[in-house]
Amino acid sequence: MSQDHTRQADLTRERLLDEAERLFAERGYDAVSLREITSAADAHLAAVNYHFGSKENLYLEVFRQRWMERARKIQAPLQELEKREHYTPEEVVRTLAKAFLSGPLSDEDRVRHSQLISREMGQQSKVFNLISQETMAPFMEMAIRMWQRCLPQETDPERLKLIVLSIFSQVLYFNFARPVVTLTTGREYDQEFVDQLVEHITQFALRGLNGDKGK
Amino acid sequence: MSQDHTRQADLTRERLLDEAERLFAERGYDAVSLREITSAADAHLAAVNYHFGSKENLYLEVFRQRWMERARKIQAPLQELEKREHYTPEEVVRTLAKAFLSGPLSDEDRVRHSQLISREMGQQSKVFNLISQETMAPFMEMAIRMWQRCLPQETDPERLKLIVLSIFSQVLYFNFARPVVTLTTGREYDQEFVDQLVEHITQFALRGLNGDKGK
DNA sequence: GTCTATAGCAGGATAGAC
DNA sequence: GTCTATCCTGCTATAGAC
Repeated sequence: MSQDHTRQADLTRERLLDEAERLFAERGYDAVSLREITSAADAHLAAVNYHFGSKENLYLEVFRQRWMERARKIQAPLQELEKREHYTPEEVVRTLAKAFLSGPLSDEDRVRHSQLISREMGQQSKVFNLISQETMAPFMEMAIRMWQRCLPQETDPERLKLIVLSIFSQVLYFNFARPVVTLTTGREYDQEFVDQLVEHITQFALRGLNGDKGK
Repeated sequence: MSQDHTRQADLTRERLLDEAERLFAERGYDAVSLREITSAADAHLAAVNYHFGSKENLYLEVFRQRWMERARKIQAPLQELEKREHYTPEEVVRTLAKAFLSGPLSDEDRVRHSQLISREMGQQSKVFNLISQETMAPFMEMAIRMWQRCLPQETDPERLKLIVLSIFSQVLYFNFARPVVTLTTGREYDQEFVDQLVEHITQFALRGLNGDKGK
């Protein structure tokens, strides 16, 4: 009996997280009210304070329990690749681009993921500190480590860092600034276009990586 | 006498625009109250409604009278270049990167410019429609036109569009996601680092542009 | 024209009924 | 444990005093 209650409470908690995430992603923290979230989640107004203590903490939990979980899914393909004995720089770049643009997430999740993080990247905040330490920094280190292992010659780590940032900027932008991309190219985000984007970013970055071959 | 009043009113109007822009850029539309804006601008609470009619319209005017003006300044170097009889793809890319990252604006203005637009690029809004029609689309067309004129061979306009978007994503990101960049590279945004960024983006994009030479 | 004072409402949080 | 009813603060917008 008390188990049923617990289960019910857990479900409400999950629905609150889902709806909060969707609304925060679409319109940002301040534009969304608790009344909106609770009624979307079919819960009573006090539910947020009951389950999460405060609006701010609900926001933090959205990142801790939804965003970071998805970040792990995005990183998984690259971790798999790292376990292999051999891989090429091209495989690293393509795996990275693919993971963000057509990877394991649903399209909705992908957009939400980008929207949430791009709202936080502008200045240091609680969420920013959490994410950058636990997710972004390790991921960047992994990418750099992998290239250093498979690039034909020793490459300046400073340069590799800038290249990783450039790649990140592109995957973020192509996910998040879809209105601009659609307006410029006249293309919708169907499978064909996303594949083209992955290929574009891959080739673009790969040339950047190999660029100093001749020097 | 009435001229003095007019001048005084104009000054208040300008101060309101300045402070509103700063605050909107830092924290977004919904997080900023009219009380905050008017007291920062040393005006009375009713001043916003008197001068601009509503908070929303003040926001729109920030874009119309501040953001777009700066966008013109950023575009100027590229327009100058276009008037010349000859220029190289490298000059186009470097001028573009420089205009955004170390161009005619002050550093503060540059950050504000990126923060304001990145808050609007996620979804279609009044501001987005204004900006994309009046500023972004013409600028993109100019860049593509210039490359098509100076690149050694005819290049697929579809590909050029993606390249412009990739360059935009990087200049936006390196201006706007400074916390991430600083955390990753350990570098502050001093003159030396900004010059390095311009060079990085230039080389990166140039290789992307020339990439299909051999094909 | 300028600004004070306030209307009218929506926000987050919580006390206390069930 | 759950949720209603309510508190109080802070919001935008405006009427009307000067």
